[in-house]
Amino acid sequence: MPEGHTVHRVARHFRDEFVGHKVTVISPQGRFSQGAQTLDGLTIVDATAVGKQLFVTFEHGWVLRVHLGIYGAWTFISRARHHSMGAPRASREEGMNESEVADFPPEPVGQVRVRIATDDVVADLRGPTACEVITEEDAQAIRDTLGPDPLVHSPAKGLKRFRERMAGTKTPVALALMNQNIVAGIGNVYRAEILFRHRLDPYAPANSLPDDVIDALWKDWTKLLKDGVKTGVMRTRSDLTAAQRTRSLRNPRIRYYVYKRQGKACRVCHMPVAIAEMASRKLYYCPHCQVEPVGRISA
DNA sequence: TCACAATGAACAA
DNA sequence: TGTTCCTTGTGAC
Repeated sequence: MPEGHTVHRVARHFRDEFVGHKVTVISPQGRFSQGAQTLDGLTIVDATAVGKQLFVTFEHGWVLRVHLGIYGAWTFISRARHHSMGAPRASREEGMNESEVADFPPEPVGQVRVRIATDDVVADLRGPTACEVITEEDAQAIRDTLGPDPLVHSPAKGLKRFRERMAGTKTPVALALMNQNIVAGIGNVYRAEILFRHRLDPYAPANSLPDDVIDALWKDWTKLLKDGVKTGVMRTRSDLTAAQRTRSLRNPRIRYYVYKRQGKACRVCHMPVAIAEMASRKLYYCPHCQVEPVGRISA
């Protein structure tokens, strides 16, 4: 699933391959037929990401807003390449052989909500939580509501907004980091990993964190996001050698401190990593490294 | 074959 | 807090 880094990569891909091109837009699945009709034949003028939201701007002021949710994914197919961005689609990413790519454009496979195509490239969208045509004004309203994104807002402005919104809630920091209106782009993986990197108790109220911790969180998220956009991979460990770090691009097993590592030895203290349910999402953390020595009274 | 998980969020109550 | 939606791959039978 697609956390913020993925959506920024998708936006960049749209800028590289689609901006300035007149495109055909169809909905093979049929669930976006009306929107497709509105956009079909128009030229794409821009594509940007804010957090997990993708905004593809067409001429005449129409904006295609896409949110991948948990399952959504874009598949890009050109005459030369084929790759996916979004929820894991392992077998697909490796799939295509030359003869299939040579057959261009290919028949849509599965539930393709929308296909956007130039003469050379096809973008297929499957399983999004949101896919709608809105006006530029609507898009701006959404951007204003969202928390700061380090790749959209300046460091000063982003941090200011992050500070304000964290100070405004006593919700557990683990929930606050997932709240897209407090900070945009962090999902369940980055959330768990960032909390560990700062040895923070997931249950600590957001507004109880000292200023220097808030600042460090923002700086760290900025750094992690940039690396994620560059590599396409959520690499969150700072205790690896350069060689291991490179290996972690391909090997998810060594990629994280705590995410999906419940019961395994903490990379730092070797005590078992814990898992908990928070707002019906899984929360991974190390009780020994992250929770106050006195311990938290579990509900 | 089938239940279920998965990097998410809107909505009702 | 609980329910619902979206899609696909996996792993248990």
